[in-house]
Amino acid sequence: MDPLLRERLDAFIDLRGLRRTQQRDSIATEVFSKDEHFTAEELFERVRKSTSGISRATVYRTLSLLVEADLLREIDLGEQETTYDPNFHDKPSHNHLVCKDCGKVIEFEDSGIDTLNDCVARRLGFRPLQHSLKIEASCEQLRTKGICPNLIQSRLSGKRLRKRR
Amino acid sequence: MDPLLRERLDAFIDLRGLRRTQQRDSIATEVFSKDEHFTAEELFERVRKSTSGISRATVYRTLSLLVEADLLREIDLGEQETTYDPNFHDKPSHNHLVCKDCGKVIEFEDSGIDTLNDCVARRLGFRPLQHSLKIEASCEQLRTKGICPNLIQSRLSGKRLRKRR
DNA sequence: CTGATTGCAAATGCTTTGCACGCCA
DNA sequence: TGGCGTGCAAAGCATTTGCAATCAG
Repeated sequence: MDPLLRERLDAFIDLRGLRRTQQRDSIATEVFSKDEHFTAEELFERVRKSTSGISRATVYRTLSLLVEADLLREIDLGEQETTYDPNFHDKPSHNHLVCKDCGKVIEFEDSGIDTLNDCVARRLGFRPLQHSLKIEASCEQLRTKGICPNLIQSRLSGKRLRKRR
Repeated sequence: MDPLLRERLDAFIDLRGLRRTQQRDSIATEVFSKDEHFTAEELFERVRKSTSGISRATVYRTLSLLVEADLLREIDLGEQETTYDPNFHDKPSHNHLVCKDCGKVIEFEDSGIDTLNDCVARRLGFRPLQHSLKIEASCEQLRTKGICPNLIQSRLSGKRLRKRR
């Protein structure tokens, strides 16, 4: 876990008069061990493998904690389960593009978007704090060549495609 | 209900071989009778007042139908209940700004944002289909003058503020 | 010590579903 | 008439919570 993240977490814990526990430590470590998005249940499975005896409830409670500390962010990918994104520390204002062909999620940063959001918000009389932008798109290669590299990739990696409501 | 909307709904019903029922009619009429966002439960209450004997299940089923027909859109305002936005027919690519001081939601359109999203998506090798942008912000007037016109307005109208997770 | 934290299981709350009846086409 | 649509209540599911035991500071 990035020392800067650890520091921020420690600061938050001190600020709120909370306590450092083995469970919180294991969970936080697992959360930031990959840059992949995950659900509470997925994280619970990961945590359970590395450390035994951590309950689902504690995973949920710790996730809320990390979100409140602004170290972790809930994002909306259109699923019913809440999805968490651990990459906002590295890329504080990144956006998401979701391919509707394969469900693949691509993160990207764009200073133009940041600037525009800032302007729009101010014009409306507000001070922007943060934004979330999701672009849904179809794969251009799949459309023109009939081949979607992401589709193949997602099949190979066995990822589930997005659920429909 | 806007005749254009009615037409689109009828077309969808025909296309899918569905049936026109009194319940679907009442619910669709209620959905598009205001431009306000709403939850399934809120709509159920509204429908129940205008027409008797419509069940919650039918409200849920009809909402899914309208979403599939792309006449209605689910939006993420950070609540746990799904929020529906009936205004995408009039403003196909509008965005949302949410004031964290009063919870007020402002809809706005911006062609600059549309263009930028389009460019970004194409640069990444995709064909953009739709986007959702939410800007969270604080009220500039509240910050500088200590008065938030929206806050007062929302108090007067008795609107509930946003729930915290 | 003392209050924060945890695990467990029960409870919650939104949404979906199975089934029998009713109604559109 | 043939199914699609509906109402009702039960079920599903993700998430939260009450409580007693445990642990950090």
